Amino acid sequence: MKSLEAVTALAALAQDSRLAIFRALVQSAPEPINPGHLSEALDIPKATLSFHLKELSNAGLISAENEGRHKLYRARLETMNTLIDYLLENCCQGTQCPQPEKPAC
Amino acid sequence: MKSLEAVTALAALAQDSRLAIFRALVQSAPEPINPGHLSEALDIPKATLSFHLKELSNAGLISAENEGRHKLYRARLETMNTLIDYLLENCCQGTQCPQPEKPAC
DNA sequence: TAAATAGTTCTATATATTTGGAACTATGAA
DNA sequence: TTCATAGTTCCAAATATATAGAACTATTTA
Repeated sequence: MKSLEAVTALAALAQDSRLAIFRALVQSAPEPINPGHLSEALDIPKATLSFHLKELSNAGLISAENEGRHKLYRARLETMNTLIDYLLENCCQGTQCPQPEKPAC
Repeated sequence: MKSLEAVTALAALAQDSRLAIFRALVQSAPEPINPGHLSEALDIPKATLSFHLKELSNAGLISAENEGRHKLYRARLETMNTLIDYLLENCCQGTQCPQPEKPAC
């Protein structure tokens, strides 16, 4: 992963509505959620939601699939795991970390 | 962890210089690095660096200690681990994830 | 076909962030 | 003391981001 990709992903997550959207998709994974449901559940106007979904898609954190007039959004957990690896790359000079190992997803 | 804390931490990391600073501190952990070294190594003017270090400190991602006229900065890995837990909380409805488990730090 | 529904794009406004020179503070060295 | 060094704070300009109404596109239902 390159720095620009990581910054893009982190910036996508660094906003209240988008963080809520992403976490909702993580929790429902691998089941998708459509914009209508997210708009209602999170109380975000649809134009605003659409903007945020695009940001998350651009960052590779979610994917979209068309199903008739609905759209299905899913969390892309691989990207999240790649990001975490990048953030903690070669942590503690490669020696034993002072933190207990934690499972990601 | 609350949404606001997570957004603050993510926003702190969502910037090129700050991401580089944080990763350098993660890699040197638990050894600290001082601003002078970071300024030179990453080629960031000291006023700009100071601004970024403050953002990372505010977010709880790094800590500072005074040593004479130097300052010692360290990564706070606990915060990073808490953030990761928050992002992936209750992933996949608590069932087996499709991703292999990855160690955080 | 016409009407309803789901989502996206367009747009202008409002808000927040990044930048780095210059001035400032505090410590250590001569 | 006086000078040098390490860092921080102040500031104003440049840049980027978030917001949501209205208009648009595409699909389903009547």
